[in-house]
Amino acid sequence: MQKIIQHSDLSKPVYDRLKQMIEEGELSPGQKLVQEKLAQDLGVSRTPLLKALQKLQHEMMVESIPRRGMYVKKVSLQEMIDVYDCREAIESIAVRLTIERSSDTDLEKFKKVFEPFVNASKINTTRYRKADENFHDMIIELADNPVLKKMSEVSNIYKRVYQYGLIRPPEETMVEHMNIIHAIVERDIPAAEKELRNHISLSRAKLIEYQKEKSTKS
Amino acid sequence: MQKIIQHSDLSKPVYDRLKQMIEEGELSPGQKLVQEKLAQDLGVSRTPLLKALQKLQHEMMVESIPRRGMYVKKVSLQEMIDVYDCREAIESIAVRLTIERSSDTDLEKFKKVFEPFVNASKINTTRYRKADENFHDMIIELADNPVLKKMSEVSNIYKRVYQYGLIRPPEETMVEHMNIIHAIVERDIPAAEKELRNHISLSRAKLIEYQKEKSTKS
DNA sequence: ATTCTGTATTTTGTATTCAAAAATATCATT
DNA sequence: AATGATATTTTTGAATACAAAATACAGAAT
Repeated sequence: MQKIIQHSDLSKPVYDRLKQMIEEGELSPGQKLVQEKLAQDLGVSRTPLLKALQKLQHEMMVESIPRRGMYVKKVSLQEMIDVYDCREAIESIAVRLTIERSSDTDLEKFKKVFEPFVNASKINTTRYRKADENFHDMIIELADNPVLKKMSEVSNIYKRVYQYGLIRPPEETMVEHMNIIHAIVERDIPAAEKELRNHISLSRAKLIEYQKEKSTKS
Repeated sequence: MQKIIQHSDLSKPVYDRLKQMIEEGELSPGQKLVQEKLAQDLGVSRTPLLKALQKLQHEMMVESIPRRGMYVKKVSLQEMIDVYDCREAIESIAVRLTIERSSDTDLEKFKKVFEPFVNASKINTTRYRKADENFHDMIIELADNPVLKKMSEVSNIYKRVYQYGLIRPPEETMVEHMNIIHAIVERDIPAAEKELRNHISLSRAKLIEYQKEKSTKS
């Protein structure tokens, strides 16, 4: 029996594809998205394309200037810092809810995420990046709060922080991740919150550092 | 000279009107939104209506079941509690940013919001509710963080908490508001954060109380 | 009377069409 | 050659058209 994938909503695969294209730089920041052309490229009409673009606009991946057009959002260093402020807020609550609401077996899953890197001599940054994303997504998911989930979708742009490369080397963040995970598994809410806030604010501090470098250089 | 309001985007006024209709109960929770009918009532075609509905969907004001239709979101007590968890996260960061980034004159504006109620013998709940909304919106606005602003739009549904009536009487929350404002004006970040967290978590606690009452009653 | 089934109607999701605005190209004038 | 006015093309935003799915309904079978 063949599994028939029904797309009751064409905008969904279009959305997924566009998101991928933006994340992978196939569509570059600032680029204008000409609707008719893009729709043709993706093999759909403008209607489902527009629906997908509106979702991306909501997630701050694209920008719309009325009567002008839609553009791939340029993410400035300042906005990246803004995202990190939000993530600290969102994820520190999320980790609390996660611990409160999850089973031991669910919490154990966190250990698995960074396992491939614990004894690795050389860490593959792409894989590590994915694990990092996965880790943060898990916290949001297990928090089991639909409003929080929606909010975190807004800061999806954070996934584009890597346009600046990894902010800090895995060797540095790995320890922090392990500390957070330890606190989660031990169900130590204050410790988990503290470690997570620390982790995020160290990255934010690094971004602020870059920002200062940039401004003094020019 | 007459002021001509240009709508370069028809979905904007449609969005505003729909939001109002939902907030004021003109469209009731769970109600199906038949597109053709609604579009006719609002005097537009389905295209701008759909755009507005999609925005409202992102803000969790309406729900979409593919191939079935759009419905006014029912907000359960649990979801209201979820919103309060998010608001505590969002607004405590927001108040920090507000203090960091605002001028004295901007901060002074907070005093004005609850001024009409300081010596009032009997507080008009509708007006107080508006002031409360206004107060929280101001914190988000002055925080001057576009990502945070977008996120707080998601929890717009919180404005519908009043479907359960005011959670706590003005006499109780008024003091808390004054404490927060005092800390803000004094630029005391830790105090402002603490007071705000306290204020929100007391309301959340009240909601949890209601939830327990409800479950024991049935 | 109640459940089942096939048909008609409604409604959604997508494509297409159309008008108006914006961008671009063309041409004249200096 | 540079500037500015005008015409042309492109593109957006809104309306409409259309196909497919969901729903409502009527009549048949139990």
